[in-house]
Amino acid sequence: MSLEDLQAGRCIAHVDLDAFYVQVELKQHPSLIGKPTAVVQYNPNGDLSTLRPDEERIFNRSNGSLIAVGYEARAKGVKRGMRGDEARKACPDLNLVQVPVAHGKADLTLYRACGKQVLGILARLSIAERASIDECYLDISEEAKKRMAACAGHPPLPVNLEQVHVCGEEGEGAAEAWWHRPVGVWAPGQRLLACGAAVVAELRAAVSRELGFSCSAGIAHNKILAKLASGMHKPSQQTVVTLDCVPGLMGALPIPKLRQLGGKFGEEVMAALGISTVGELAAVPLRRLEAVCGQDDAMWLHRLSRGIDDEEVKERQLPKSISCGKTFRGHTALKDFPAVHKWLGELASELEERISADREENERSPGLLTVGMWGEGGPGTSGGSVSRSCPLRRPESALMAADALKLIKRWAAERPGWAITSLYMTASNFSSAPTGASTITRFLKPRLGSPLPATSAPGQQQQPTILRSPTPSSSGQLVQSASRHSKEPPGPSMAPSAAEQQPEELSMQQGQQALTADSASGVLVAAAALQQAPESALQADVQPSSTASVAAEGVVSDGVKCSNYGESSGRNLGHGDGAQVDAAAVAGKQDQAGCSLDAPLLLQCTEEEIDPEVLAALPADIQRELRLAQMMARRPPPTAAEAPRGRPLPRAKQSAQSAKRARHGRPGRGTAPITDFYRRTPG
DNA sequence: TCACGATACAAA
DNA sequence: GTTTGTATC
Ligand SMILES: Nc1ccn([C@H]2C[C@H](O)[C@@H](COP(=O)(O)OP(=O)(O)OP(=O)(O)O)O2)c(=O)n1
Ligand SMILES: [Mg+2]
Repeated sequence: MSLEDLQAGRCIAHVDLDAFYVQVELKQHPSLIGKPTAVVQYNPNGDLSTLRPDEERIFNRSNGSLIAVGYEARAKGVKRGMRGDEARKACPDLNLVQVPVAHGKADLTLYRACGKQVLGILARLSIAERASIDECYLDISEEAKKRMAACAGHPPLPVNLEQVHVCGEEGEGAAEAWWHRPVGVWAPGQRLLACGAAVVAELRAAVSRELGFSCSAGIAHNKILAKLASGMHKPSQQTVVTLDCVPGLMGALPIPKLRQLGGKFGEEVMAALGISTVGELAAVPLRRLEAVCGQDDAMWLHRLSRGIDDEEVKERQLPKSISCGKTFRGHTALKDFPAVHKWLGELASELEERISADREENERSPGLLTVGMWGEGGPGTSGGSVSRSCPLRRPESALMAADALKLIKRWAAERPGWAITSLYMTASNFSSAPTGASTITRFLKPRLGSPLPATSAPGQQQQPTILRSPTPSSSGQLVQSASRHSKEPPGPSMAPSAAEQQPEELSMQQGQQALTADSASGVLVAAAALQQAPESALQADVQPSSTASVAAEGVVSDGVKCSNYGESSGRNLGHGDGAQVDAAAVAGKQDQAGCSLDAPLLLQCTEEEIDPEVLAALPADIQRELRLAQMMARRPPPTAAEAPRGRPLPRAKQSAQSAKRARHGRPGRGTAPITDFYRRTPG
């Protein structure tokens, strides 16, 4: 692939709905169409009464925070994040629609559903990556190339041309004139983007016609520029950013305007280099960038400052996790267990509803439950955040809430005067939850509940769970990697990870009391899991030693006893900041492995769960696969590797890694000669 | 190179 | 304020 291909070979679109929640609410409340409107979220605190999506929710005197602002209100200076009172000062006739409320918290179901409808249309011609509830990226290179091949050098005019802009060609009729340029002056990349713009104009028209939503879009050769472009003309417009307009566009652009540079990393880079614009960044020699941040980040910045970005559009329309949370600020902070349990119950029941609906729609189910919180200790104790994960076998609210309460109790136990300021629960690690009758899962004892009746879900191919692991899923929604969680059978999943990574306040969990409790509960739950007992791991409690002793007699999997499960449970043995691997912990891990810890997903179906007669009756290759899988499950864990730590440098959280994976070229190759990059065109 | 859990950061 | 994705160690 040539350099031209890398920099100008793709056509990427970023599509962003205009004032999305407001548009959704205008559909619900047509009387507000054309009027200044915003969507507010107020914290109902103790009030559990609901506000349904289909009822009237106009509360013009609300003092809640604005989370979406319509364009009429923006024109009056109303901004996101304002409170109702402040917003009315700027716009006295502002209409406010309250977000639906269920389980005593904001309920975003309506917006998720609308976002999904939009994505369904936008993904008709290409792969699509859901970037947020109202944004996506499309890689329309192939569709654009088709049209380019058919256009005889003259890219087709987009529909709704008055909504179309070309960066650097400002003014009335400028876009049309650009399209009508003579054949000879078009660069190939420009034709590609022009054809892509015609595609995007049609997609936007379809969204408008079929759903009544307006959106804006950017069309460029990569994600970063497409995202930048989509924000250039709003609402209900689209903008093409060609390669040649990059210097003029980005030279004076503030660094924080670029995706991934809007936070601490961007701040640190600007401070370290004493710069503030992308043009200044492009003038910094690569060596100096490397001295200021890591080599990968330096290269990523170097290329980005020239408008180069190879990150691919991922094919993924579904969220990878489902989470819900709630904050309890100031005097509403939770200070007793009944209150905590009540809210965990509310969160868990919302989670259950959403997991259930997601399973019906998408034929998948989550394998990992994470519960977390932010809190403040009493006087003399520390606060901070804590989270713990465990296998999620049966997503039932009572179980999940009970699981979650264990974390809170442990955390609170040594913090007299504790107060919780936020709680959240997340379900993740999805895998397919087949509904058909023709899969191998018929032969297994039920784990996730009884199979659903066979129904088809358009666009989401399914594979029998047990056969899935070597095959990539069609659009990245299902886990492809080895295991959905490592605690299989589930252990005391609230146990600490490597103690040296934990804040001081968690260190008690290394102590004898926690160890004993963990050990007992690990056995307890291991036994329960093999019998499909309802517990999930977080339920392992510190109290019922009698129950534990019942199980202690010998939970065996593959002939390996799991009774010391708790001794290593939750420790991070793989690597880390010089974590010491002690022999006992390794032994414990191997025991867990014997219980199929670290097993690829397909191995979660251990022989214990398959009727031996049925196993014998299975096709030979399936039998082989199962046995191979179990063998791999017994691999010992890797030993810890010391990783020397350098001095702290600014670190990008994401993008440099993406760039690395995309295998871009080396410094100097493919980048324009340099310090005067932004002088090619006056900025 | 991977896997994993807990955490941090960035964004809508 | 309520989410979601992706990074590090
Ligand atoms: N901090 C934020 C930002 C956004 N949103 C929600 C409400 C928005 O309507 C939706 C989309 O976010 P955008 O940033 O795309 O903003 P809008 O779509 O509202 O406006 P724009 O027309 O600028 O895209 O996500 C939110 O809940 N909290
Ligand atoms: Mg938007």
